[in-house]
Amino acid sequence: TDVDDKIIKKSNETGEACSTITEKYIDEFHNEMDALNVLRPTMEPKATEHIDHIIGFVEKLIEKGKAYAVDDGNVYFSIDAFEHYGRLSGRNPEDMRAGARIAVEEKKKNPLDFTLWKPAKSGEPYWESPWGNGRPGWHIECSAMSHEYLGEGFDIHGGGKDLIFPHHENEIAQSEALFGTRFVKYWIHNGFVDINHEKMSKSLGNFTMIKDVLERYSPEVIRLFLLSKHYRSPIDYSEQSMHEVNMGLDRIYGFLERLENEGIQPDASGNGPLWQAFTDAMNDDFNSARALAAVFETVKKGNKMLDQAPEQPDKALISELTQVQNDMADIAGILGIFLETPSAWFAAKKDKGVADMAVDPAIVEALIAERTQARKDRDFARADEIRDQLQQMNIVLEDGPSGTSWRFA
RNA sequence: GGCGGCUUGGCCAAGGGGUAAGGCAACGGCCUGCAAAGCCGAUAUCCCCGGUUCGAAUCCGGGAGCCGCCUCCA
Repeated sequence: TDVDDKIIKKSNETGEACSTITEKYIDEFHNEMDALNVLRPTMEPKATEHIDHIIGFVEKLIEKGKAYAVDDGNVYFSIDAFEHYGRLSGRNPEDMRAGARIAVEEKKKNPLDFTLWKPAKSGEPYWESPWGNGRPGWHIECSAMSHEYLGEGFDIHGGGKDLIFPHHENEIAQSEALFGTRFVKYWIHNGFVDINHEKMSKSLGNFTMIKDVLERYSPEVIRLFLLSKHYRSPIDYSEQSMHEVNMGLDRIYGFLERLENEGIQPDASGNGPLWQAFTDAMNDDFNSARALAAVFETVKKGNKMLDQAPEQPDKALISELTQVQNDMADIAGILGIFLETPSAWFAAKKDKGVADMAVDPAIVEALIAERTQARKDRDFARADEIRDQLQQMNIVLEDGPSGTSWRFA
């Protein structure tokens, strides 16, 4: 929706048009989703561009006796006219009426009836309608727009857990009351991101914005963090979790780097057992945590194979590892993690470390060269001294067959 | 008060009747001049009580703790 009380309030305060305000936030949203590597939706309909369809929807509900207009310009949905009301959220309208904490609005037939169209107060934007100047209620926007683009029913509807009641319940009521067919086959309700075991909220002042997290961690780390727990469960954001996930991703990239160094590249030879395990997990209600476990198991197994591989790996080993590469590449494309080349990944990390720690790479390289010479001369005291010195700069050395590389811890 | 969910090793987290995946951290070992990386190894009876069952973390009942939704708005 791009018209609601908060937007209107802000518009009245700042003098900016509602559309100016919503465009600003829509842009911000797009920027952050793009940064997180979230694909853009095919359609992103706005409520204000579908008012005619919404009005038509409401008119038809009234015709069918599922809704009623009140003389003050309000139109309400009559929940008593929809027998399945409460099915999704497991609520019983009778109980809710009994437990209602609010003063009953006597214009409603049932206190749980909700607004389809509301009259405009002075200073509010409005559209003309058969019930006077006003604007749509929130729930009807979704029923009307989904109908326009997806038809009378569709397969999957997503949303946060908090929207189950009343929003999704109301969408079902509106659409099924009008069309008499099943509205949605599968509901995908995601849990929230908590922060340090508390709900993020303005009153607690514990908001963390995506853009701030992006300054500290790669988008892939954020994605891996979100995938590490089942989507339905709440997930707790903390520095420690992010750090752990970050380390785990390095482990994956480290393995991919080893494969690359062995000249193992993805090809057209098809998928292996990892792919099977991955798809099994994902097909089980998007069990991303289990899918990732399969990835890590393969990393461990692959590392072992590489450890034990002879100088000249045989064809069978190469073919097995190539299959792993194929699986990893396909999984990367689906999860949106380890999409970069390992060298680019580690180079970016190094750049960030250089910037954060204000380190001069030339000095590091010079020290490493000196250490290499010292090691050749078997002057291990000097070599270790240099390594300790670099460690002070948060730099870790790795001596490999092809020389010494460095990274930030 | 109503409805729903959660409680698994130091931390994070799968599993959901047949004897506990995975990640991070720590520890021991291999490798290494020593390290790092990698590998190997050991580490949990699943909040408590009771029940069903040949068998329960998984089912049922009770209890404790935590979380979300339940006016308007979205």
